Amino acid sequence: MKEKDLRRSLSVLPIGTVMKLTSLTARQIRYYEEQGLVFPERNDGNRRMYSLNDIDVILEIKDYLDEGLNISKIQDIYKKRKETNEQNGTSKELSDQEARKILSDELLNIGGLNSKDAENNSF
DNA sequence: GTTCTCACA
DNA sequence: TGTGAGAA
Repeated sequence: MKEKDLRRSLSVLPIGTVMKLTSLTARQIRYYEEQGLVFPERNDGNRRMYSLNDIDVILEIKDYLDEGLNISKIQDIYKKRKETNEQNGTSKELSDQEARKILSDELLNIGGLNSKDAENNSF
């Protein structure tokens, strides 16, 4: 389903929508971008346009924050996740399950949570 | 009305 | 991280 993946990567959401969807302030959302956690496009004017993909990432960031991680650690996690993605030469795209596996693994490493806890979403 | 940047507490 | 100022 690449079509779906493309669609979810289309940045069409203004920060206001993201705020509602993530329950975060514009300040935080912009800050996370500054920290290289999300990469919104800058289409019209100078406005950030977020994709559904970004929403997902931000939601995950929020989750990590809830686990008591700081931005620096989250940056590290995402960096590692990206590396793992590229490292998988067999398939260009990693399945959602794989990505979540990696994330959960990271959570286990620092939070010491149960795998079952790490797998479910907060939403 | 909404978002942007910069700066200060 | 919140908030306010000034501009687009």
